[in-house]
Amino acid sequence: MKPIKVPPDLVQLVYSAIRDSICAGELAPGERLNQEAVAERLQVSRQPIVQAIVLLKNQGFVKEIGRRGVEVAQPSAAEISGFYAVRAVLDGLAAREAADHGQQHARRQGPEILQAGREACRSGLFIGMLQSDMDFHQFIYRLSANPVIENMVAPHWHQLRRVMGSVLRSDYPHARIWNEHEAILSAIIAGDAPQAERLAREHAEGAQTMMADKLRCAATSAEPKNVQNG
Amino acid sequence: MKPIKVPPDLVQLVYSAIRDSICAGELAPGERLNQEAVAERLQVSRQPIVQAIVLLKNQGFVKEIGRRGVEVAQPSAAEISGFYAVRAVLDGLAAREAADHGQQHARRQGPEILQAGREACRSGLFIGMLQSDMDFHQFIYRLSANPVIENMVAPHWHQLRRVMGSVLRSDYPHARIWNEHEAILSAIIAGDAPQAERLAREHAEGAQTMMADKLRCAATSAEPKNVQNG
DNA sequence: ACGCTGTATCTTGTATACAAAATTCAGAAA
DNA sequence: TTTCTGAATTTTGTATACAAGATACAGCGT
Repeated sequence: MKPIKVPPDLVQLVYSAIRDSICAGELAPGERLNQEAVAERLQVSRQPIVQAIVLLKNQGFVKEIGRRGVEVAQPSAAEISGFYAVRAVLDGLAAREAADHGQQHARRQGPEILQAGREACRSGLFIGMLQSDMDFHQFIYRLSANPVIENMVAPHWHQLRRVMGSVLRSDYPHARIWNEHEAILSAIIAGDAPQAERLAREHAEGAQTMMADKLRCAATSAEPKNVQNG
Repeated sequence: MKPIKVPPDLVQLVYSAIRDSICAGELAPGERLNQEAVAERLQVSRQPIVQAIVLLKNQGFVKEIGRRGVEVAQPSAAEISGFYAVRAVLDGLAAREAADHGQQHARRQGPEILQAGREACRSGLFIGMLQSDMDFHQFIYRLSANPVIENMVAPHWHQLRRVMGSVLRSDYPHARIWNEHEAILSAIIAGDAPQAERLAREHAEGAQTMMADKLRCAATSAEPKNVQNG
């Protein structure tokens, strides 16, 4: 018999709930997070909320405002750009390591993920496209057999999900994205580590460029409201 | 007038205290962390301890053991290697961005840091060498103007400090290290981004290789005790 | 003596309590 | 009417309380 999995504790559940609310835009940037109110909504005491907030603060989803608790953070343009830059090199690393010693798994399970991605794009549901995009990259992280990469980028994917959801819901270039995914997977299966790294990195840098364009465009067309930190 | 800095709260102090105890080896891997005992030692209630533990768990310094709280984690060889691999690409990124738009600051403040490092090595105190090593790399992170990099690697530096302290206290190749640091700084000052990236990356990869050798050597010569997770 | 079982003790996770700091707002003064 | 002041109310950070699960151990049977 295997040790049974303990059900995730309240702190974890509260953390996910708040984080997802932020990423879904239900909690707007700049909005103050009232512990009692959250506790009320989630039907738990303030204790797990406080603990979850420690994590959310550490990962940049909320930020302190003096001695008045925390508010939902607004990632600055520099931070968003920074996320992508970091993701680019880490995705590159993951792809390289995957090509070095994950070829078998890549060949067996990769095509299925590609197909699911293309399906999701045909379905036209943005949320589904984003999910399969994340699935693909998580798959590469797993292939890399480097346990550190996924842990490091996981929170950032949520941040990106948040930003992408609000910025490029309209024109998400799925065709290009999944062609690039396919190329990355091919390089991994072929065991061509330098090529896999280069492609994965350029893939993320492409996303970075597109996001930067979008943001610049949005910034010039309309000043955002409710923003304390530019 | 500027907003005055609020003194760091108990959670932060407790977090640092426990983390430093772990990195200094006062708390051995596998040792169970008793909340009440820690609270007693630090003269606070259990509450800040619990919150600090959430963070420590998230950053891999401690790990859960079923429903019996947490124990000090033992980074596996794969994780240690993973730290270095991640650091290599992130250091590369930081150096590249620093060369792109941090030349002025690098020229002004860099030499001082190099000198301090050489001094520390002459003094022969291991702790000082390690500190100035960390200082140099933090300097590069700051130069990069990418706020994400430093946040991401900060916990890892503590992990590395821990590992390095226990593994290569004896022969720390300071001469080579600071020559490489100097070369990296030169490339940044010259604004040669690709070169800066390559050098920084190779610098970290060199450290990774050395660490891997040491670990393999240590593993064959003597089985470690007190280790639950290999 | 050895192993099993049930109970006492300890430890954790969560809830509640409380004091200090921040915010709000009514009322006084200009 | 507007602005300032200070007391009432919120809200937070930390401490204490409590219930459920984990550990230790004594007492029983073999």
